[in-house]
Amino acid sequence: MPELPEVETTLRGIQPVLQGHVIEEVRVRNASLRWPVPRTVQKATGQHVLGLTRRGKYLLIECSNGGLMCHLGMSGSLRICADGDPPRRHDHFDLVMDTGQVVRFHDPRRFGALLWWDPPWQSHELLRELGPEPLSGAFDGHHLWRRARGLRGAVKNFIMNGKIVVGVGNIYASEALFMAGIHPARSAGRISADRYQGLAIAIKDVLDRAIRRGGTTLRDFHDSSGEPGYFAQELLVYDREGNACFQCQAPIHRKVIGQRSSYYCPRCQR
DNA sequence: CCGGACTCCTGGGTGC
DNA sequence: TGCACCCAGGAGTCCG
Repeated sequence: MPELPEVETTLRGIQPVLQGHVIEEVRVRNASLRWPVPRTVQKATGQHVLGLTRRGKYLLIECSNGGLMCHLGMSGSLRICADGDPPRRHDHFDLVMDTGQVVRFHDPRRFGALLWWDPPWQSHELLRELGPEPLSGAFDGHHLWRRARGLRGAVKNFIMNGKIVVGVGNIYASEALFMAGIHPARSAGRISADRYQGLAIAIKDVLDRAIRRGGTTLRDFHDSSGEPGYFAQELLVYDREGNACFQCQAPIHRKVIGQRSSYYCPRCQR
């Protein structure tokens, strides 16, 4: 479920509960997530949380001796609750704070993760080779154009590849490509520098607006307070197969690219 | 190196 | 109601 805006929304929600407080207990109810939750996560016990960072779709909870790394996968969410609130089905771990507040991880599909990193987090093998943050100055059209030289795969897969740029998932890839007028199946290496400039701007714009709306709730995304995100109302193509393009009225198409549904306007996107 | 297929899971929706 | 089937917001891994 969650792409960059949903992870960022989650981070902002749990930040005040964690930052500056002590993790009293890391209570793992079900360690069988994407990777088995390692015993090393107990290094967080008794530690002050210095701050929270997001790197792509990974949430980093920084302590003085390292930190926790959490990924929400397809169906994960973090909710704030009180110690003593009975866990529901699929509530796999809790971060119990000294304040009595709890950050609780819920994930039916268990594609999410909880890991420990030793400092510096930048050298963790899951993070080391990640591309730039899309909302940073390090990301622009020139970066995309340069990295696309010689590539023949679909541009949609290209921008969803975390080694190229992080945080762009299936929804926002479709949206940004529509905004830039680029067909999702076009070869990444056969797009001009100018069009990549437009695509980079579209990616920044759609992610920024989605964050301001609290993310996209299609089925089950909820923020740390249990609130849905409101960006679904602003989606231009995603999940709109057969509906009229807002620009030209032609029906929106759906096509599977890289084993994922892609939505686009066959007239506006080339 | 690149690209595509497969994989890990559960649950919701649909059609018969 | 039951059941089979399809689909789902991620992304590491493997294979050609």
